Amino acid sequence: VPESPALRVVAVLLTVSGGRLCTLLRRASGEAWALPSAAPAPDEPLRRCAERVVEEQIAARVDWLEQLYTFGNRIPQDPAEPRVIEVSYYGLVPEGLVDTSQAGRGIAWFDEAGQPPLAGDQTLIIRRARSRLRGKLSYTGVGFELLPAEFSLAQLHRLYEVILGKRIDKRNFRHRIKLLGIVEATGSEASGGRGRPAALYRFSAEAFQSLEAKGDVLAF
Amino acid sequence: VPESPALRVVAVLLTVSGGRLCTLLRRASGEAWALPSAAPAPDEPLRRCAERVVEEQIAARVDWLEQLYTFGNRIPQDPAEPRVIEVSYYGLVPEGLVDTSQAGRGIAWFDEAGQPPLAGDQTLIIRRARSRLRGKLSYTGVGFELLPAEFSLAQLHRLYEVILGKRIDKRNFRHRIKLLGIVEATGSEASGGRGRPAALYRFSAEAFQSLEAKGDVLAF
DNA sequence: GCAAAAGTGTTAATTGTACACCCATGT
DNA sequence: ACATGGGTGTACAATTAACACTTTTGC
Repeated sequence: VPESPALRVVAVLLTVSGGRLCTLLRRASGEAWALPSAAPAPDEPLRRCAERVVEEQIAARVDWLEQLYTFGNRIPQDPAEPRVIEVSYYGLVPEGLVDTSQAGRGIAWFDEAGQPPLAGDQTLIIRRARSRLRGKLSYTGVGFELLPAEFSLAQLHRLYEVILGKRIDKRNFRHRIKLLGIVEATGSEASGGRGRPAALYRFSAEAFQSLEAKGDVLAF
Repeated sequence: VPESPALRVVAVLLTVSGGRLCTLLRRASGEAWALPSAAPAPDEPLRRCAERVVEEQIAARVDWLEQLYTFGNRIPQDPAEPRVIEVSYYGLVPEGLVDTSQAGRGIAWFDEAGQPPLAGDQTLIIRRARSRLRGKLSYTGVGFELLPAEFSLAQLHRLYEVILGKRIDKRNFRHRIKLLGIVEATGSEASGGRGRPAALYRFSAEAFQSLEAKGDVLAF
């Protein structure tokens, strides 16, 4: 009788940092990097397990987490080993919200180019997460999950350019966002930067919802 | 030590029949209806298992099958029973390609209203499959998977109306389809119907691909 | 000849796209 | 005063949306 397959819940955390879309990896055994993951407890819903992986292994909370895909194609060479089914979730994190600096934490952000070699399906999982985010960016409000609660329109603009990988005209972008009415000015301004201080906005989930109902969309 | 969870691969087959989007169910134990499903063999990729479910339990082949979602939230009341993780796939079938008529086959199509009560997450799985299809219809060529190799533009038109659940202007629809150039006339005509016979077309996958690359889309 | 379904163009409204300069701050 | 990044409007092109009648067949 074959053993039943081992189940793993894998978390792909994404952020935009330094103008690049990055993935969070964790130092696993020895030298190797890996996506954070865990086996769910027998009575633990998959999604809650994904949240737990993020809390325990990254010491962060994500506001947004969604199931990505289930991978189960890798059959182990050694037939004694049970096959691993990986249920993946992807989460979005504003830049700087995960503390990677502390020595010994063993976690770090990697952009696509700088990514170390990963075992099994993990490179595939990351590729799929990035492509899903790209897809969702234009017809949902996910982009805002990658920003802090208050942000400037310039930040939002850069975010869209980075994820979609193309230039978007600044004026058209701002017109669209304002026309849709999905952000509201907070009244405060960013301080400290080099140039003119930016007005800060917050995302209006209610306004976004009513747009979704109408089928309006922020395609660029 | 808790038992590891049981894995099931579940298939949601969809078709458009009689102006409604329908799901294929199978008579399971006794009176109850259920989605076709099976446990994957230890060395069997999940997708292949889904194909096997369709072949063995429905005696059909589907040209199009895609992973839908993995459900694992239902914790059994009896803690001795292992939890079931359901990896679902959804497939599209042209009307009439599955033979449900033979006595004793125990399979039948159900539209959303006529659906019998189903155990566990199955109603949820079906809802998700329908909504995914709706979402994909506008930016991919999946709609054509629900039609036979040769079809009329009127059939295609009705298909879009049924799945999206709204009227689409006939002339605008036909203009768009012809403008995009994703169908080519076969030269033959439908026979037998009541009114004027319809010209038949086939889907041009090549033309569709080149549109996808440009980001053009058949949104209605 | 009539019912039933297929087929066909034009116009107005909306939406998307291209484009260049001034403004407020830190150094 | 200059370098840096933030902020603003308009005109043209492209796309979408609204709209009614003719054609071909089976009965």
